[in-house]
Amino acid sequence: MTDERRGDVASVDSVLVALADPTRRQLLDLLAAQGEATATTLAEQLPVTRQAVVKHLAVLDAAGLVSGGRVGREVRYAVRPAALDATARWMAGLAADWDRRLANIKRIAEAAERDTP
Amino acid sequence: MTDERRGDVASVDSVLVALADPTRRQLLDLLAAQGEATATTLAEQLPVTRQAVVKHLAVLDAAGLVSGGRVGREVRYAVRPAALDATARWMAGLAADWDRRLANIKRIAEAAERDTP
DNA sequence: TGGATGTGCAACCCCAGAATTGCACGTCCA
DNA sequence: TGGACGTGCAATTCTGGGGTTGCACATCCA
Repeated sequence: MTDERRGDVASVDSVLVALADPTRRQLLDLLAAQGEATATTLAEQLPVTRQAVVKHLAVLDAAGLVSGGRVGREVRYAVRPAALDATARWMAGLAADWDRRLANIKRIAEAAERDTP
Repeated sequence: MTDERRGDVASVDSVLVALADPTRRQLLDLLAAQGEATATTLAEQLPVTRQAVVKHLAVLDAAGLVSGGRVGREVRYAVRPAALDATARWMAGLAADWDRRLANIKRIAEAAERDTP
């Protein structure tokens, strides 16, 4: 986690970087399927060490994609949809913007073609 | 480009990896703003070499985010919204799925609490 | 034709980050 | 209380990818 308050929607950048790694996406899948899980439990279901899982969870936490809470001697993590949803909206908006621009350029090109046939 | 046909929507993985790099996102912004551009032109607007831009464009092309066409001695690239849009939908679906699961888990937890008050 | 301009290819450097190992510290419970 | 279990921290290794340089090849145009 960075210095931002817990619960804030992290930047799009950190979410994209977090999602770019296949092991982290697998972790998210496992967490989504099980609701809650510890780093030790998750490591047993993956071909990596617990320490690797811990580091990945830290990245996911910094991106706001998961959050962990201590229960006794163990730390249970769960998935947080908000950051993912925000990034999805960002991407959809970007795609729409590209579409707009492309349509505009096409329109201008056709107008120019009419002027010089 | 890989061996997939031009125009195919590449896998979500390649799109996420492509978008994870800030320089590549900048390239996409420039391309979207200018409609069409060559690697040489783009390199002049960024603090990196043309070769670096070429490699980034190759990654973006493999992800289906841009496409390049030869015009005389130059290669002009343009943005392709389809892959981005598809990935946005994938993310939105995933976020919805997480929401569903979390709601379900909460429901079960409350039911269990009612049984043992 | 020859120079200017734009691409393509190959070798190389460098470092962030993915992963491991080893050990110390806190927590539960028989 | 002591052992088992879970976590935290630090040092280390090593590969992939971002970036560069240098040169060869293709294309335009005066």
